[in-house]
Amino acid sequence: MQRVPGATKSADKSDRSGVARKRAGRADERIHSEIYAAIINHQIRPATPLQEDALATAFGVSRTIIRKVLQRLAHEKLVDLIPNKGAFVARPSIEEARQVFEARRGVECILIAKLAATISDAGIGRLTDLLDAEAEALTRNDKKRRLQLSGDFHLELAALAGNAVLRDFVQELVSRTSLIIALYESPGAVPCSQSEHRDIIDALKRRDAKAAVRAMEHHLRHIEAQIDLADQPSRVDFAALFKPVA
Amino acid sequence: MQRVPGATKSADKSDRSGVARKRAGRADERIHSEIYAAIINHQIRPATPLQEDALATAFGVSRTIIRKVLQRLAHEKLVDLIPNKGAFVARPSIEEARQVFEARRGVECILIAKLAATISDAGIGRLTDLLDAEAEALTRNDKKRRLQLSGDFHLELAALAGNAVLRDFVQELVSRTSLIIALYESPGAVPCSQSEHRDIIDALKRRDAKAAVRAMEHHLRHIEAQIDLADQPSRVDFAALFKPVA
DNA sequence: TACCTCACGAATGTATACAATTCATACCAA
DNA sequence: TTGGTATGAATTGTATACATTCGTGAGGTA
Repeated sequence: MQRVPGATKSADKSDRSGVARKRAGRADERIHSEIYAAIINHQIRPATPLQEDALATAFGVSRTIIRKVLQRLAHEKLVDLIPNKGAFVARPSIEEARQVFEARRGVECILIAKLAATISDAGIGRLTDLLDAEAEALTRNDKKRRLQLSGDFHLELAALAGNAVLRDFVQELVSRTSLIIALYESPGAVPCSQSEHRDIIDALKRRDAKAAVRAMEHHLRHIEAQIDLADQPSRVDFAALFKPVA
Repeated sequence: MQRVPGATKSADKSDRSGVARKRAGRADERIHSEIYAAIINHQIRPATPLQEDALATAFGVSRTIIRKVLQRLAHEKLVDLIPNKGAFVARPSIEEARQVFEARRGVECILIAKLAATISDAGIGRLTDLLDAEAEALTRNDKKRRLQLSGDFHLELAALAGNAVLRDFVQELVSRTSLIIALYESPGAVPCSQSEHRDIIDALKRRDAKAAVRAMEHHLRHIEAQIDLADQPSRVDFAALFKPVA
């Protein structure tokens, strides 16, 4: 069984004695964002076991810290914590995926409606910058970066709306979506919709709330449609299990 | 300084040797719900320090468990975790309170719209039961129970909508609202709106989505209006501090 | 071969020991 | 008094030791 991926940290603590050693505290913060990023960027697949000891030695801390990080990731629904079994990268079910998308449609449409009424030109500029970066990643065919920037676009939308509560919700939903894509993305999926992000910005520029909501709704439904709606294939290879008696 | 409230558990572990000793596991679950309930029910005021050692001995477990519980409560925004200082019952700011209410209006209106289209008669029955219980608590003038049931009503609405993601969001928002009420409730607040819950149910009965959303929006705005919008009063008694030179 | 049992290894769950930080108090000096 | 510093208790942060659980596989029996 694949144990735990990379995290190629030098495990000995001696390298913390560097000149500007940052002070030991907050190490959990750093470890959390590293694992978080690794999950979001599909560097660790769903259902991968996250073993405490392995992570502890990899990051040069004790299991105490790792457990804290895993608990947080579990609360963020990126990790499943199974009692006495361990932590695993979450494997959202089809039903859960549907609910996440439904929630996104609801919450992000609220946000976009508010934004259409309140967004500043500076805000639109920020969104446009992200769109440009996305376009550039598209020409370079940099899939990882596109996924990243696509998420950032929605995050920035949520941040601009000026409601930290809803922004946090969107952050959770976007990261969970990333897991869903890792699990269910159909092989021949059309690269999603850079033009749809542009449609959203255009509607915001015109301060056209109705159109903005329509564009967002369409965009999210499009993403959802790209997902394989069928039940996930059982990963048991029955053919191999029940070999015909030769 | 008030240390830590009640939790009048016998602190020695010997009482776990009872006949049917339930098996030690999951103690954190129980402790979490006890503290959670104590915060929601206003048995512990905002800003109250939650000392690890005191809680540990009170509940007869080690600080390890308590820390886990506190981290979870912090993630649920009911507790502030200040590094090297400790855990305190959260004291949401006015701005945060506004954002929580805005989020509630958004999320719960989505849910009620969905419910109007999908709710079963059994679902309406569940809501009616809660309403009756609320009415009964009203006649008994049982304020604590009314607050509890009022929250349960919104929780049940969210649960009936069949989206676990949105239900969890509402659960978080409702519990945060409870903290906000503890902090900012104006003294002469009109007991909120049992009739408004009835209006919502009535609209659902008629499967009238528009009316249901209107009723919910009105209800939530009404609750928010009961809150003291002004900045929280400084708790420093200047009059007492600067006594006129007699 | 099929099946049951038991024991061992590996990983998680919990408690405790130790380190680091903060706050308050006391003490001293200007 | 006012300010600064140092000392010490109290509390949180982290690591480690110990307990418990679960899966696996060897070994035995029918």
